[in-house]
Amino acid sequence: MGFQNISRDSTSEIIIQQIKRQITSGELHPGEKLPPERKLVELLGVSRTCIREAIQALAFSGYLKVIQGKGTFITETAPKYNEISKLFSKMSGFSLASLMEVRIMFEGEFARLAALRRTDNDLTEISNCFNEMKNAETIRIFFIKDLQFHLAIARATHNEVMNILMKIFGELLHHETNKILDFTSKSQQKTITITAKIVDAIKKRDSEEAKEFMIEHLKTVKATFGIK
Amino acid sequence: MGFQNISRDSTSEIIIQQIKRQITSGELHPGEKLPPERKLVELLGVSRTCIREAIQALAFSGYLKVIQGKGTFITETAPKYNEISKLFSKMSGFSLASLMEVRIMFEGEFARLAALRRTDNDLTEISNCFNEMKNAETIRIFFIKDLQFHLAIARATHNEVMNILMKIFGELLHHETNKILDFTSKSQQKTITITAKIVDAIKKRDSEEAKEFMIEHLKTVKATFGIK
DNA sequence: ATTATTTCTATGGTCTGATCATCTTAGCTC
DNA sequence: GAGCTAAGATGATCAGACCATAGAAATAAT
Repeated sequence: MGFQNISRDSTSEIIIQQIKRQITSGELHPGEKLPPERKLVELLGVSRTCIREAIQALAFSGYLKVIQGKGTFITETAPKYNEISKLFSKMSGFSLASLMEVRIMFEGEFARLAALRRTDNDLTEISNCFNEMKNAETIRIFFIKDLQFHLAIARATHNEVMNILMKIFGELLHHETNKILDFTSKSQQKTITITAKIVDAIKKRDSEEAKEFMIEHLKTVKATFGIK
Repeated sequence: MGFQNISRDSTSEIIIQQIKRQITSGELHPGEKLPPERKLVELLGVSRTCIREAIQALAFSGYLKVIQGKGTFITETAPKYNEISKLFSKMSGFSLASLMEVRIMFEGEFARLAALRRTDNDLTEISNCFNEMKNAETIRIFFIKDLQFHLAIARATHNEVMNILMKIFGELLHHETNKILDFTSKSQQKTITITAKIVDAIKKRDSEEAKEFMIEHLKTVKATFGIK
């Protein structure tokens, strides 16, 4: 009663947070030199060991660049991709409802852009995926083909960021999808019907219709997950 | 002639790569315990200092979880980080045009949802950020406050995935924004004017207006980047 | 004998001080 | 002034000590 779990961060963790905060608040700006390690010892009142551990961690994540003999500097560039993928992987622990909400939001837009920008080649790939979906012999294969279908649409936007986002969300949602083994053949038929409409809209280059059907489709998927 | 720049990686960097490789190859699997630090000293023939620096870096990046008194463990999500990280690094760098297109798509929707779901507390935070923006003394601070404003809006959606996505895009766009030092006070004034409209719309809970102004705002930003 | 307490051991966390490696700068030589 | 040299600054590595925490083993209490 009334007691809380006391989990003190380690000294290096505190230093990491402190430096990160100073970077994001603008106290330390890109290109600027950090005080030398021995100076930080005085300033922070901790051992060089902890300071070095913090600096190494931030350097590995791309916030700092350390040069022997010169010093440690705030990087000009954004943090390396491993820092960003760390953020992404946090998403794997998030609620399915949040993930699906975001997915509906962006895939509707993907479908719209795909309808506007698709080449003939894109259309062929999308159609092929759809056909393989229809002919899938097991639920598992059906889901895989469905994912490939969505990836093909993302490619057809010709926006590299959207392409990657779709891959990542596919990855994140894949194992969730696999849990649904009571996916009925009725649901499967429904998915095929609406997917056909999406393909058709993209073919006709009717962007609004493509978006509309995609959103309708994903809302069905969401319902299948049992999300209100 | 014929000589190449010899840039030896630091010892901790080598250890980092070695552990990462073992995770990727499956020699070390999620949940498994790493040998204790003192044991690694023997195994690798280096000092504990370097080993600890490597472990701290990997822990900060989310590959390892360190528990005092128990040991160091591979996180369950470590392999997934690697996958996503690889996806990113395949891209030589996203084009600004792609990033901005996705950002406009996202943030319009974020603003819409924020208007619908914001609590009074959210509104306070958003307004505070806006005020700090207005009072910013340098361009750099202005951009930082602007970013914090957008993060506050993402928080107000109460969707954890959107929250993270905004953080990611903030990181990705941060250094681009920093390049624009010829940001005129006229542009700054324009940003403030339209941001005020966004705050107002969120306050009134007018979701469509919030979205509309946000998109208008971001299109201005896009233009500032010199993207057609 | 079972349970509660204490002690020990394993393991990560922190500190100190020394020495090495690399880069920059000041000073010296010509 | 150009080029070389020595000194200083700064990060890299090492060795060894001691602290803090978690879990296991040993011991004491019932």
